[in-house]
Amino acid sequence: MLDIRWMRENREALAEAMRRLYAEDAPWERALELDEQRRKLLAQVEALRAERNTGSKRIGELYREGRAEEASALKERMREIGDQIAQLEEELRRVEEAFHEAMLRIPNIPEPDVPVAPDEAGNVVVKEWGEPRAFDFPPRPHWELAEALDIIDFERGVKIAGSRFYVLKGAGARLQRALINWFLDVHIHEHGYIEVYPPFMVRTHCMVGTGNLPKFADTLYRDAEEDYWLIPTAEVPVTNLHREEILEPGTLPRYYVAATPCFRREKVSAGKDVRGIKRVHQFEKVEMVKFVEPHTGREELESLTRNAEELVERLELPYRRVEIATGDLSFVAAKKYDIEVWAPGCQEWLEVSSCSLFRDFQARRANIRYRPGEGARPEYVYTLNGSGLALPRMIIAVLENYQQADGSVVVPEVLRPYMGGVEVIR
RNA sequence: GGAGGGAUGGCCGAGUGGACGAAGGCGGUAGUCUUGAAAACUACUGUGGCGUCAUGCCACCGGGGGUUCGAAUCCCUCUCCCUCCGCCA
Repeated sequence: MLDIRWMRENREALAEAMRRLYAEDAPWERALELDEQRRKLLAQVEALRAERNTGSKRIGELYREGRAEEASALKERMREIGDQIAQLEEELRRVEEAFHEAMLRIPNIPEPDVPVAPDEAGNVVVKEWGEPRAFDFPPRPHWELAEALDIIDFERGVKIAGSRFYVLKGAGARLQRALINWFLDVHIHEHGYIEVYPPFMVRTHCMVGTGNLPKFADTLYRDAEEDYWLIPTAEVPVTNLHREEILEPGTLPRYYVAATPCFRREKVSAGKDVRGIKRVHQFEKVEMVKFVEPHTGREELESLTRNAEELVERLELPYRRVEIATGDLSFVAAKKYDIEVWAPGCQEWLEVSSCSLFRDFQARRANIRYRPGEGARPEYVYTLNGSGLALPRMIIAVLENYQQADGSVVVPEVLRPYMGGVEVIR
C-alpha cells in the first residue's frame, strides 16, 4: 500500500509512476477522490461527535444538580444529533471501504533505475556467471534422465493428485533434501539468517499483508469451509511474523530463512510447461526474508541477491542475473532481480530465485513498524525477500548440468556430505 | 467434538452506565540527592486520524454489530487464550 499523504502531495509523480508501470488501470485517481470525500465526511462527523460528547457530559451534570427537565430537553437534542451522526457514519463507512479497496489495488512504485518496458521482453541481463558446459553427447532433459534413473515417478504423481504432481523417489528425494539442508546451513551459518518453521496455512489478513490478496485469489488454494489459505511461498507467513508489531531500536536488520512447501494453482499458465517438474502445484522452497531500516533497502537487496547467487556458484552452475522491467514487475515489488540457471537438457534459462525490495509497501499493509531510536515515533520497516533457492528447478539444473553420457548424474561436490558420500547417482 | 472461564496501556492489574484515555504497581526516561552507583523523592512515560495547525478536535480497553443522550462497563456475534473431558502423531 502506498502512503496516501504522499499520493495527495505528489499527484504528478504518482501518475508518472503508473505510466512507467504500464498500470494505467490502477485505481489511483479513484482513491484520491474517495480520500477527499472521506476527509470531508470525517470532519463533519467529528464535529458532531464533539458536540454530542460535551452535551452528554452536561446531561450527567444536570441530573446530578437535580435539573431533570433541562436534562431531558438536552437529551432530545442529543438524540437528533445522534441520528445525524449515524447517517453520516454510514456514508463514511461506505466511502472508507471503497477507498481502502482502491488503495489495495494500487501497485508499488518502482525504484527510479528500474528499466521501463511494457513486458518481460524489456528485462535486462545485468550479469552472467560461468560457461555453459560443452557436451560431447546430446544432453537429455531432466524428465528423461529422472525416469531412466527411477528417481522421479511422474505417472504415480498424476495417479494420486492429477497433472502437475510428481513423486520424488530414492536418490531424487534425497537430492532434494540435500539441497534444502545445504541451502539452510549456508544461510544460517554464513549469511546470518535465523531459521523459522512457520504455518503452511494462513488467514486472509496475512495474504492481504503480503499483497497476494485481494488481487490474486485465483492463484491460491484455500480451505472450503474455514478461513485458511495454503501458502504460495514462505514469504507470506514469515513476513507476517511481525505484523501489527513495533520493533524496538537495535533489533534491525532481521534476517529469516524458512524451508517450506509452496502451493500454487498455476491457472494462468494452463498448458504451459506441462512436462517435467518445472511448473508444479506443490514444491519446496528455501526463502529468505529481511526486515530492515529504510535507508539500507538498496544495499540489502544487493546482499540478498548475492546470498542466492553464491549458492548457484558453489554448485558450479552457469547462471545470469536479470533485472525485471517495470511492466513485468510484480504488484508489490519496487525492484526485482531474477536468477536464472542454464538447463542444457531443456535448453532454457530456469528462474530459480526472485529477489525483491518492497520498501514499505508490505509493511503498510501488514502494519509492521520499528522505532528508529529510544522514544522516537514508530516508522514502517522495509521488507525484502528472495528465494534461496527454489527446489524442483534446482533439481532440474543439477540433473541436466551434471549428467554423463551413460545417463548417470555426478553429485556436486558441496552436496556429497549431505548425500552420505554418494558421488554419482546411477 | 463437549463443558466452563477469560481477553484492559511495554508488562502486571483495578474498573458493571456519566468527573475514565482509563486507579495502583512494575518497567522505562529525566531531574534532585551522591565522588559514583544503589536507595529514596519528583516529573514525564500508548497508537492513529483530521486539521481553522490553536494549551484544538476525533477514535481506539481482542475484532465487528446493537441498546443508550452517553458504553471499558449492558446485549449479540466472531476470533484467540486457559482449565477439564473425549480423540490423536
